[in-house]
Amino acid sequence: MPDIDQTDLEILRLLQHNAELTNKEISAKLHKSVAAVHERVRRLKEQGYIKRVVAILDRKKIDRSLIAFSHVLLKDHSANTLSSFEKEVIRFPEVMECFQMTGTFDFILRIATADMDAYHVFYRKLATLPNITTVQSFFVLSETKSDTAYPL
Amino acid sequence: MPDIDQTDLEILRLLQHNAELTNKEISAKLHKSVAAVHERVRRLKEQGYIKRVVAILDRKKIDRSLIAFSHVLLKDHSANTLSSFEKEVIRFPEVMECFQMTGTFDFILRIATADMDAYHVFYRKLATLPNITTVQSFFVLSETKSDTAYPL
DNA sequence: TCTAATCACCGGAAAATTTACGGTTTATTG
DNA sequence: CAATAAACCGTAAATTTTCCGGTGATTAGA
Repeated sequence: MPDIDQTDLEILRLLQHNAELTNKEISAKLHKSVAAVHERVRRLKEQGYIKRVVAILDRKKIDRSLIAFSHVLLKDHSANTLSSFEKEVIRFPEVMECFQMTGTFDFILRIATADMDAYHVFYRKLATLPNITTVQSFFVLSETKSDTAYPL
Repeated sequence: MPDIDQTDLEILRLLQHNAELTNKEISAKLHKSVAAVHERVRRLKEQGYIKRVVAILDRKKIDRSLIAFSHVLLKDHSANTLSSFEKEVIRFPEVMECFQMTGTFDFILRIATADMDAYHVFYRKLATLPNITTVQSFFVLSETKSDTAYPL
């Protein structure tokens, strides 16, 4: 597995925070030519280090003021129960993320809705899924830090 | 307030999933001119609907195989205790996100590390912060869904 | 050691995209 | 219903991306 060097890491660092940087701007920071940077970025995408490039929206401006974490406990842990829960839960548009977890509950969901009413609607939809024992909901009071970039 | 129409929503929808789309590609999908799309995207950025454009990395390829959620309970909830905890916790590179929460604990942290050893190192650093009562750690077994895009 | 192969790099040119601009249509408003 | 503003369009200029041939450094094998 051909590894990546310090220059690649620096490119990833930059693009994680601002993918609108031009190759010219990057090349200036790294003291390399535009062509060299271009080839490296191309490779980092091709090899899958960069999965995709996305726009991050201001969620309050698009009416997603409420974020909740929901802890879900299932009745049992048969392959069937687990996979059918997963298949159903990813269909809910309110579910931004879903992780199967170790510990005292089975899944953590991150839910984004307009407000508590909308969360309530979601909650009742979720609770109708089969094999769910409990759903515990926790609500975000304030966002202290929210980062998509890994330190490198 | 919503000086944003259906066309703008469609643009946001597209760019949330792939911000590498050219204005030409977008204009083809929306049956508008390149110039019209360009002006709308410019406005959506200027007005803050699009906060930023970032590269999403494959965390396993950059050695962040372990994701944990840590629930933190503080000793008290004085303004001082809260704000000094927040100020300290955002400095840890392992902390990708930090939310103050309602409920039986005060903060949820999302932690990304290479492995359990690295999490342990983080845990011991975190535990030395003043005014922390308990830290409960939950580990991700598998990622069922992970999305940065809000449905619009 | 020498030679061949590979790799990252470079500058420059071609292709494509972004950005700026003037003018037209469409929508809003007094 | 005229005046004004807003959204749109095509074109052209500026900039960026992408392609290409060639150079020097590094490595592997003869």
